[in-house]
Amino acid sequence: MMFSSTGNLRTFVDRLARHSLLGEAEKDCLLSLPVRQRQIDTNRDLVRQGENVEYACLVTSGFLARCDQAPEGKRQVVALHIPGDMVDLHAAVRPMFTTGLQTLCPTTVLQVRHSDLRAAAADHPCIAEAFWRECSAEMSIMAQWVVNVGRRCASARLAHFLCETAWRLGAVNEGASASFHFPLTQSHLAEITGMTTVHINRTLGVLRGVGTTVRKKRVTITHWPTLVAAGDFDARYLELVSRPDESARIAA
Amino acid sequence: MMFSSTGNLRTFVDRLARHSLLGEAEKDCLLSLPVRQRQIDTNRDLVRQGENVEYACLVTSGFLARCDQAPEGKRQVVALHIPGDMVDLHAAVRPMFTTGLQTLCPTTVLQVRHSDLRAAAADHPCIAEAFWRECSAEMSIMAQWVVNVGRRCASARLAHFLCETAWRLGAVNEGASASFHFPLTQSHLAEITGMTTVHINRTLGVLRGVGTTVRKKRVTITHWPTLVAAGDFDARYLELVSRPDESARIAA
DNA sequence: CGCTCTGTTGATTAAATTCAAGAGTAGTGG
DNA sequence: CCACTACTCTTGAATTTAATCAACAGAGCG
Repeated sequence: MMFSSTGNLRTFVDRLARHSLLGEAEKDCLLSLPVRQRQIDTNRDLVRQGENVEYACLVTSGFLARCDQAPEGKRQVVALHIPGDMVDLHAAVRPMFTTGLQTLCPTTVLQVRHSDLRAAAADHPCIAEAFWRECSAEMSIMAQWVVNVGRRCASARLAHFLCETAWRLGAVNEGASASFHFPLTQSHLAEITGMTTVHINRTLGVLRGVGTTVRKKRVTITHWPTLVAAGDFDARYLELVSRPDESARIAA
Repeated sequence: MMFSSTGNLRTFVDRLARHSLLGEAEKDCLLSLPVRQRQIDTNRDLVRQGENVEYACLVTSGFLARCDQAPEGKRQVVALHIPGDMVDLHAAVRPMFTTGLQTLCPTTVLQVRHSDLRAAAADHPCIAEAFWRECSAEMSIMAQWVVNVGRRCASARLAHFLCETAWRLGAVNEGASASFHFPLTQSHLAEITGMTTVHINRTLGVLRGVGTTVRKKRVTITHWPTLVAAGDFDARYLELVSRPDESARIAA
């Protein structure tokens, strides 16, 4: 399958525009990049660990996990990518020895060549800055994962992850409750939180006691503040928007 | 104390030049940025958690930890910054709600204003790309920290961290041994690896058995391959240099 | 209908934390 | 120079947490 311009990077451009000031020229530049659509089944490697990748991909639907092989066949997920994420954007400037990318459910993506993204960044300073900002945002999340896995007990760990995911998916209803489609297995949750499948199962029982269930490919959080407290969750690290005058500088 | 141009960002420019092709104009641009030198004592906050920062800082000597407060007064270090690192560079495009920065020993830094760095990036595409690449490299390290803290047992965790640090400091002698000045306490190691101080102490005993000691502000690794095996360490994630033609593209 | 994957539960074991106390070390001021 | 203090390091014992082992139930799919 070849790359073509028929694809639609609109959601990506909109996302960038939410935190960075892009002019029409910049938006057009990005929208005109050739893309290639791919549909991938559950539990398939989109990228294998150590491979050199030549494209980033916008998740259109589904979930992708950035995985790393640890000793004795253990795996650790270091990032979860949800629809709207431009995965491996950071690899455009650092394509070697990537971590693996695996689908956690049937997933569709739009692949964009790294060379095209770098060219766009080179031609438009505010695109470069927007990409840099995306990278910075991804790093914030990863820093929280280190805290999560390093310092929190099982129930807090799982609660924090569920809060983060609910928030990123925009599934929180006025701070009162949340519910979203989430087709990950308990094994996936284990690989994400650095626990065993068995312990995830028991911990889910604990969370059920505070009104949060993960069943039938769906997360249901009946009492959002309770889960936030259980997970020691503070959404500020997910905020992408800086003071307006800050992002205005470069565009002016 | 005011910002002045007397400082020296030479080491930073050299570092960028090692992975990105910068022309003389770009180098001059960076070297002419006003800087402010600061010396800070041990265990002081250079930045408090949640603060908005307005400058990045080049570590000239000493060590800085990026800390995050977890529940019950526990702290987790999410990144260790060594001499040569430009800390909070990523925050130039995302200055809000930063994690804290703390000195782990007497440390000197050169502060550079974020606004100046952003302007440099806006004026010179290859500076923008170099900054973006730095951000991407920092993220690679953080991803490994997630794996480390999430999946490895105590001794492997500590071994991996020591390997990483030795490697980053350039302290590994032909793959045979390593030794470097390292004034962190066992509490610091605990905050880094997500363990307790007591357990760090016991685990250091284990590593002593394979020829690695952390004593008197110095790490001594007598058998590098042994520690690498113990820590499941693969230095490739630290590599910054891509294929030459890759980095050449944008400069051409 | 039978296979495989996922979820569930109990019993056991291992790993790391917690609690507690004491020894070593460096810095401070008399 | 020494005593005092605060911090760091060390060790043991008890406890907690999570992993491991094992078996089975349920769901989904061909």
